[in-house]
Amino acid sequence: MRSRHLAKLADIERGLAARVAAVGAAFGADHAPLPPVSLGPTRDPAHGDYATAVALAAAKAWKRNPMEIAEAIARDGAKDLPDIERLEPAKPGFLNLRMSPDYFRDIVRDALERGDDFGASDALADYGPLLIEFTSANPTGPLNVVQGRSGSLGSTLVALFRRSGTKTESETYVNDAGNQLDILAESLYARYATLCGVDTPLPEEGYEGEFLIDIALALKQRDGDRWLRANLDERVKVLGKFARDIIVEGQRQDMERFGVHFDHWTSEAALHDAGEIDSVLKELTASGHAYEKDGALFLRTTDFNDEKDRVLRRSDGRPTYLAADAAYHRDKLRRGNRRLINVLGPDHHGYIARLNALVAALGYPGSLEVLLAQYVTLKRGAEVVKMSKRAGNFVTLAEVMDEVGVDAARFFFINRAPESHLVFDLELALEQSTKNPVYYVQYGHARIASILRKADSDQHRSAFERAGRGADLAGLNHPAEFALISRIADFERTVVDAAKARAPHRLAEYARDLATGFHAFYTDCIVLSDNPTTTSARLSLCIVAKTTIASALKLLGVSAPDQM
RNA sequence: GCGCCCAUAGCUCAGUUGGAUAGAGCACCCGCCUUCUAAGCGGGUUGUCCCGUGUUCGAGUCACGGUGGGCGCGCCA
Repeated sequence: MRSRHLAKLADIERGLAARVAAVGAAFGADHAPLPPVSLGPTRDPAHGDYATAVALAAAKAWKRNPMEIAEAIARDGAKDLPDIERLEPAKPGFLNLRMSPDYFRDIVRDALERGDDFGASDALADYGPLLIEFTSANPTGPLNVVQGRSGSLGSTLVALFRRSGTKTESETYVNDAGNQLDILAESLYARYATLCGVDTPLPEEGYEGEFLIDIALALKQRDGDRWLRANLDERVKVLGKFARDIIVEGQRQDMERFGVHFDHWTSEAALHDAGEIDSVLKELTASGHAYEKDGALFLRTTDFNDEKDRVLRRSDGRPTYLAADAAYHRDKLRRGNRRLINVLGPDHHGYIARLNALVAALGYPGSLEVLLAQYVTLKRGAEVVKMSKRAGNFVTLAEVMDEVGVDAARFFFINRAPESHLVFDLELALEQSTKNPVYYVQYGHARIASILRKADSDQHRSAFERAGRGADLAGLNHPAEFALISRIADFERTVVDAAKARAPHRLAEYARDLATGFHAFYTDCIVLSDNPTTTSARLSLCIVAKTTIASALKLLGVSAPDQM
């Protein structure tokens, strides 16, 4: 199950590999290793459609002139190599391939036949089951922009793996245990008590965000002023849970609106309640990876390349965050996931070594991979927006969605490599919204939709109907048509490569490139004309271009409108 | 002090794991709408790829040493 032309390319690679072997033997270099032949797209169309540097690689191993090798490989030209129009050596030792028109036409046929499935493959089917955890948050306020970034990153990664055949699930972890939740409860209490007429200052390190006032109002409405008289323990417990539930629900709604859906929401508190923490600490002690010292329980992470051992249970008996993570990661692995990917915030990179050591100690070495979603600097024009969650003056993901829209926000976040810092200028995103790259891609889709609407008329209906079957693909001859097809052909490879490299931004780049191909085709080639064969052929191309743009946008979590 | 990330055009950023004259968008200049959406297309201008050394046929990419910026180094999460 993959694009037909990729199978053809693999055949060509095998054919070329045989020639490489023959040339190697002729050069008396058959004892030296044969370099693998891998065809890649050319940067410059003047070089052809695909190229390989195999002769350059062979030159190294064989100690021969690379150009001499390339010429020997290309001596018989395209003989016995299907779909190739021209095979020629070039400058330092490249082999350039020019594909035949039928090769491109067949890509359109393949895409027509596969419909929405075009670009899907089982290339990474052996990779799973895979669980990707991202945007795990403290339930202490609305989601911020970094969480938006990790949300778009994680969800697109999930989509890319699924499209590549990997069994993949998405998950987020709610840090609803520990003292930040206690601080949240007491912050809520201060707001609540003040509303009830008893002026109460926020606690030290309390959360100043206005969202807590709304929650306090809801609490007062439900329970009146009874919590003014409750004892501290019960108050913290009940108010903490009250705030937690509302905030988590708000985060869930933000994520859904942002096009991010989690298959699992795992609660840290639930792991505590189920006794999972005690259980995992026992397991780690029994396996010899944890030991007592100074009244505390340590995990011997230094056995697995950490710089020092880490505390699991404090000397006062309370478990650390790492202990909860031990229970949590054991749970994720016991569910049958062979690989785990965690997308963490940028301030957590000091935690990576310890997490890797942890899963190794649990008996699953190498099963975890941690990705970092880097910082987002928010700007309004030249001014940098300073943000602090405690101070409550941060810009939320919801506000960004309100301001620039879901599509623009998602595209903007995904448009850059995860590990590079991102500057998000809200003013620019607003002022230049019509020049935002996301509109450029969507506009391409809308233009095609418009053509297809017009094609469904008395004048063109028969051509439209033939186009759906790919009846007139021989009518494709224009360079702009082949250039567009060539980009469509790259879809599956781009998806697989982006998943392998954990680089969803490549898909955004691809979508822009694909749209460029269409816009150029649109300018050069009139689709609906009085020539029924050309009309039908170009409509076929429009249909697959539209499907491909829509598929790419869907993977990015961006809508593909039929009208703009 | 130790560790991780980053440094590419005026700005924001790509650069597909070492390949052909280093690319895109924005900005700026010049052209293109009597036929399917001009939110578009074509052309032009812009580089000490932070610096240095090394590895080799070949380095923005790899190694080592620096410089500058961000972050982390807790019995916090």
